[in-house]
Amino acid sequence: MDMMVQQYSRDNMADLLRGHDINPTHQRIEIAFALFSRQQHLSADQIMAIVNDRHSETSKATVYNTLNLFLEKKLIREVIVDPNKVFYDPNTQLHHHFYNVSSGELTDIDANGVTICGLPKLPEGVITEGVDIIVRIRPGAAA
Amino acid sequence: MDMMVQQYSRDNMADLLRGHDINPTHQRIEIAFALFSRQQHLSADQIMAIVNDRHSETSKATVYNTLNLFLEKKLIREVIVDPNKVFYDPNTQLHHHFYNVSSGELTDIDANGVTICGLPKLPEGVITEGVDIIVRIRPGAAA
DNA sequence: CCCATAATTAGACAGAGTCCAGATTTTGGA
DNA sequence: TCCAAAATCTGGACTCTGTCTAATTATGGG
Repeated sequence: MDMMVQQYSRDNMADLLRGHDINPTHQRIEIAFALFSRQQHLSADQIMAIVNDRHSETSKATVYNTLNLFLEKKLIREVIVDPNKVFYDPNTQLHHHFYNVSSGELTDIDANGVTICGLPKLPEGVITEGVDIIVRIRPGAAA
Repeated sequence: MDMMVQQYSRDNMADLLRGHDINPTHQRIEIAFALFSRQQHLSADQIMAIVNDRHSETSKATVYNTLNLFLEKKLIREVIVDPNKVFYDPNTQLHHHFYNVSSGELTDIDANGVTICGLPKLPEGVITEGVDIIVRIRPGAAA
């Protein structure tokens, strides 16, 4: 499990990828490392900038392909709060988000201790894929 | 208040708009009518298709300008769940959503009776703009 | 009726993300 | 080791959503 990983390095990225049935290639390791070593919510273009800052070049197509592969294999999660771009989140534990609408900043809310009461029954023939709470915040007078 | 409106017609759209400090023009009335008469979640391109289906032509720029104006004046609300497009929601009452990730269908969840417990305190210097719950669902074996 | 202002328009533009066909790398036999 | 097949990566064209701009067209008060 992810919890066993003390410190994220390029070395244990390969194992992490293999553990999710993903063939660890150079580019995939770099992209995974960008996300996991920072533990931040990053957009595709931020990831591309990080990965291409150092030596190896990674194309836009590969960045998107890789992120979609990671999503499919449930290695990461996407957060949809900004109409302009998707954020990718290395934290797949159940959690929610504060979203600062004026700065665009995303902050995790641990789901431990958060409960939702009174949700209606699901429509027929569907199952829940996930429940997201997004608390939209903006700078303002503190009480 | 909106509750007074028994049936949405182009006629009462003008009053609705004026009530929100919006000058009622032809295009604005058509766009408001498209949303309110259907009480559905529509994307900008769906709205443009509806409005241009009948006689009058409305440009893309006007559709977007108008929707953004409606948002600003709090006549409608935006729902961000699909990475590709924003949905506009004529229901500004507090409510949440089911989002069918395979069909893209959005369904309202009345916020009455729904409570969230255990959310952490807000960070310093910010205020809440809104709290959204999105229940992502997809077709699947019913229990 | 006239004019200032508000609103609308077409089309160019920008940015996110996808697609494709060719090049490159990796892999596993023999 | 060598080779062919499979997997991966790439640039660039493309689509789509949404914005911008400069010019045109309503609109309403005097």
